[in-house]
Amino acid sequence: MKISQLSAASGVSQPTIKLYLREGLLPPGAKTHANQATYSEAHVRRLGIIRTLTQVGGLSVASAKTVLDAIDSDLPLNWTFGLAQRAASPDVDGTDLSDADLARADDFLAGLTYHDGPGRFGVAKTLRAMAEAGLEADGAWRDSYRKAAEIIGEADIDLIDRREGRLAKAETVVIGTVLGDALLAALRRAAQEHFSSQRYPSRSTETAP
Amino acid sequence: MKISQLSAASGVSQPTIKLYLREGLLPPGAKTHANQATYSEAHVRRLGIIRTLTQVGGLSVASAKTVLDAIDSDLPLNWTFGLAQRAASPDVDGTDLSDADLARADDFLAGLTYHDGPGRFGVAKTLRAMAEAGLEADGAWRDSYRKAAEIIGEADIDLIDRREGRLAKAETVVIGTVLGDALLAALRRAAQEHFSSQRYPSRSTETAP
DNA sequence: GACTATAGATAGTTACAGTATCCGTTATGA
DNA sequence: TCATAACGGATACTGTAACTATCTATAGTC
Repeated sequence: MKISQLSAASGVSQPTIKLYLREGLLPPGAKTHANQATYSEAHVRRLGIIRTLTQVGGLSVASAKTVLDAIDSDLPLNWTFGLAQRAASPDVDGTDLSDADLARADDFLAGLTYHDGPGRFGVAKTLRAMAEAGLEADGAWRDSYRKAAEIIGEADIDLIDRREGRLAKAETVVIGTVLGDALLAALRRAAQEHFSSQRYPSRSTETAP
Repeated sequence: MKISQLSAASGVSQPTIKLYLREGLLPPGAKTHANQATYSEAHVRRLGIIRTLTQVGGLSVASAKTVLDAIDSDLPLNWTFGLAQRAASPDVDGTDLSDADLARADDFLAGLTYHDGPGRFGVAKTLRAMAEAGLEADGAWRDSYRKAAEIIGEADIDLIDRREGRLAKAETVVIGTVLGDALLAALRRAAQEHFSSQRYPSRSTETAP
């Protein structure tokens, strides 16, 4: 398969494929000559994953590369998990978080063991932003969110457990981490519509432009 | 309050404040002369919301303006909801979705009434991406996600119900829609860490760089 | 043997968010 | 009062990220 066919098969333009080759997201094709190479079905599949991560998951090309490298490597699964989480949650580090911010997060996370990482820091950062924006979340709302997160987190780990082999697990970790966020956000919108239209029946016909 | 004080009080640089004034995200100050104006505490608060939407919520300046306009307007709350959902979920429309894509989404959403909108379309788009990426989600995982989404969606609507007055409701809708996604993603990471470390105790010490 | 396609390099484009500079005017304080 | 600083507003610039276009020499094809 030549680059033109790879482009046609994947729906990605030739210059963009060359970009991904340059950046190392896509492995080079098998060289037949100094300036000729052939590509395989694996390249088509890889391009699909790249587009998924960047278009649906919103990852930058650089983040996508980090995550793809983690799939290919033989790092322990834990690391892959951490890398995927980090790639999918940009600029979440502990700096600029006060003790009070972290205490608020730890309070919210009651019942969950936590570690320094995107989870704890992200919760702290978001709760602080909510407080600053004047949205105080009451106990019932918080309990619902924590309960929902527990259900999801366990389901995610179960799903990975059910996979056979390191590669399958790693791919599930990466795709699941990135697309799970998108799916959850979309499901949340659907659920909001559902309960909103139950209580305010006009919503089903009145829709924003 | 002059622009320098507004800048100091909000932590936003003067040129950026001028940018938001130009783009209409921030209402102009009260003119005292042809080239003098004073700003109020409301401007500080407004700047906080703008930064929250753009920095934490990841909204573009243009999307943030749409959403802020919805808060200020006297549109029905339903519309504000739809606008906020749309702003927080970029390029989610029904085009390029096949009947099969929608059927898969509707199957997933079983039990929830759904309408055309970011929820249904986003679910369809994400599930298609998962299928293309070779991540088939089994029934247990799907049930968990739907259950979690129901809990969250209902909690969101309850929270809005408890607010008094249109403005408070509208602000809750907007902030909640945008920051709720971020909070949920962070909680999900924390929960994943929790269950992951329960099953693979090494995770607590082995962390990706 | 004319013509297209190729790999690889280099340069250009677009979109966006933020920054810097300039202008004439207004405020301030020694 | 008058020099200096700050102002509002307009314009232009910077940086970044993701593509996209063009070029060159070579290889495959009809």
